Amino acid sequence: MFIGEFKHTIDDKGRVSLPSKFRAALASGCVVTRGLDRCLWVYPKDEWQNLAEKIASLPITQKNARSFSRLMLAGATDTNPDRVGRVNLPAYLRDYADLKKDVVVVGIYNRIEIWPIDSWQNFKKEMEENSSEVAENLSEIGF
Amino acid sequence: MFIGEFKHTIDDKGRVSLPSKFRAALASGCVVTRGLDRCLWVYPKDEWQNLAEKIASLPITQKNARSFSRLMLAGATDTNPDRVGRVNLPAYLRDYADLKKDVVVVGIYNRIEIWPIDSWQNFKKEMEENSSEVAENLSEIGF
DNA sequence: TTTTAAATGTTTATCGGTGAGTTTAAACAT
DNA sequence: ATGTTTAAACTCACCGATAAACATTTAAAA
Repeated sequence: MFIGEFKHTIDDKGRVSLPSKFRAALASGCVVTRGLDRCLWVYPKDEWQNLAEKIASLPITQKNARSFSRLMLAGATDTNPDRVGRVNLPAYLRDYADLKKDVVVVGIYNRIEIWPIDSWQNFKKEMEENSSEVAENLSEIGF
Repeated sequence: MFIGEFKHTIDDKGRVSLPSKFRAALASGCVVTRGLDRCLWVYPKDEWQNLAEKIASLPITQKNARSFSRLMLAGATDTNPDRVGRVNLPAYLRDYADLKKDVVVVGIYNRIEIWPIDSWQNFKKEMEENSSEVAENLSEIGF
């Protein structure tokens, strides 16, 4: 599905064009929301549905669950790309991820992530340096 | 169902207009009640029914259960949005959540929350800072 | 060099939110 | 029981924001 790393820009109306390779999968609608690690996540409609239901079924009596629901669900906005493949990013989402003009759009199989270019560089650098340890930890959660 | 974050205002008659995307689901009636974390919760009639039954079935012998029932059920008021999508918020509910003029209306899938704008900002800030830990903890409850 | 596609910029029109005004109903007092 | 006052609910209309449509420029491919 979505793979790769692309440099894009946000225009002064808050629109970002998504890679043309990704557009077919988003044509029938997509949902943008706050992601973890201060980036935005973009899901195709059907993928989103699964995730949203999973989140919504968390117990409202747990504080963590409420917080997470608010992060992901209250942060979500469903939109349709315009006919040249751009999606609108509401101000509150741009604020959350600190997105200015230059951004990086990356494909992570079933979701797309949008990062500010500089924090993406930092993230990559850090990850490359620690990749071995990161990988070791994965075995603990059954990879 | 309900997702997104919207800035709205309460007029001098104590009415708040709900986002137009939400209206269809509330047209046949809704229930407003005290929510956890000092905000108001708005449920569509049928969703409310599920919740109310669940609460009502709690053991009356448990003090916490009685308190929670009183918070949620005694505070509830069912109303119908007017034809431009506004609902009346009784004074005691506005007091509970400390709602003045500027509020934020958020969609959390099967419920709607109404927050004072400033406490929503605070909540978000705190949550964004701790999002990783919050997310890690969710795995403990099977997410 | 020509043609096509993608990216960027601009305009326009529709929709949604808010405020104000009007009517209806309810409560109280005469 | 009737009249008066108050408050709640509904309707209308304006203004602003947002997003869809259009147009132009740039880049890439044939």
